[in-house]
Amino acid sequence: MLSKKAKYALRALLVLADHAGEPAPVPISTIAGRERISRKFLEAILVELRDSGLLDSQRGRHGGYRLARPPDEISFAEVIRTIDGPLAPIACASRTQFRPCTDCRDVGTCAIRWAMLKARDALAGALDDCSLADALQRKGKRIADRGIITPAAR
Amino acid sequence: MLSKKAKYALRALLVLADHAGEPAPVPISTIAGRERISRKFLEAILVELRDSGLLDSQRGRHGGYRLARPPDEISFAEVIRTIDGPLAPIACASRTQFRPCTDCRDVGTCAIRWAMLKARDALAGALDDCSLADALQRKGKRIADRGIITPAAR
DNA sequence: CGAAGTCCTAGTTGGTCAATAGGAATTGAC
DNA sequence: GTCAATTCCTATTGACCAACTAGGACTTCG
Repeated sequence: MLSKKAKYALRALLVLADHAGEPAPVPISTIAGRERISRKFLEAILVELRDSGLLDSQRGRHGGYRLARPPDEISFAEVIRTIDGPLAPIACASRTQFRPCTDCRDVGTCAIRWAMLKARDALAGALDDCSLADALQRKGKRIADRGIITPAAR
Repeated sequence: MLSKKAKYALRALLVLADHAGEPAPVPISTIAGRERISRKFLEAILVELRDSGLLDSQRGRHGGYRLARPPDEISFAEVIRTIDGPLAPIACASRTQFRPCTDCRDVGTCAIRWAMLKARDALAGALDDCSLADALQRKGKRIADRGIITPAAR
């Protein structure tokens, strides 16, 4: 599950990606206003993104935030990982933050872990392949929707 | 994230898959004992699985549970969906339980939704393709581990 | 009838999410 | 040097939910 926090983070980063290359940093209130996010809450999120090296900040008057790297070098996967933690559905299937699960007999042969590794790799593959620049390019374009799956269709 | 509940459900179903085809149903206490799961908690889980049509139950003496379908016709995706809900990271990207998000300007062109649809499809693809029978076959076999990703490697 | 089982309704407890509050520190403009 | 705009820091709150726990009603077979 994507938390609201991570979603706000992505929205904020997309705004910043829109301003990438400009000399002046973007203040929190601008982002909060444009994306209708609580200013104080957004503040905490941006600090987290800065601490993890995704953003640079500038204090004082005319201060604000800017991307620390160009938009095509920041993936959705990285953003979600820094805010929500590992992408893997379960800690023992994470490749970035592996931790064995206590209730499992043998980590090396556990069938559930095997399936979750498959899931993690699929998910990470999709999200690693998706940068802020990609998303920006899509802005305004209609999603080629393959439709929903109705209960009847199953 | 996979909840403990869903993990227990998978473990329990694998035990039942192991007994598939046998005439006698398997009682909760057998599963709870073998998988070291709290009996009462497991009870609630099995009822949920039964209500969703994955299990059949038999009451009274010599009662218990059995799979409602053969193990190769029950996917990990289906189990996780019934216990934890939609696989999509966000409701507006679910194909089985679509719900538009309130804070999004245009559901048809939202960049975040676009990325989350990609993520959902990747995840669902992996988990739909993974049945109880598949997992059972893997039992005891070592996972071909592609290793963890260290911070240094990024 | 009684033992072995499922079924049903309610708690409880601890933790996490999503904010909110209040102010300290920094910077540029005048 | 002061003021206003900004980031930075710490703490707290309320709601919700995951993960159990408790107690007993009901059903079936020997």
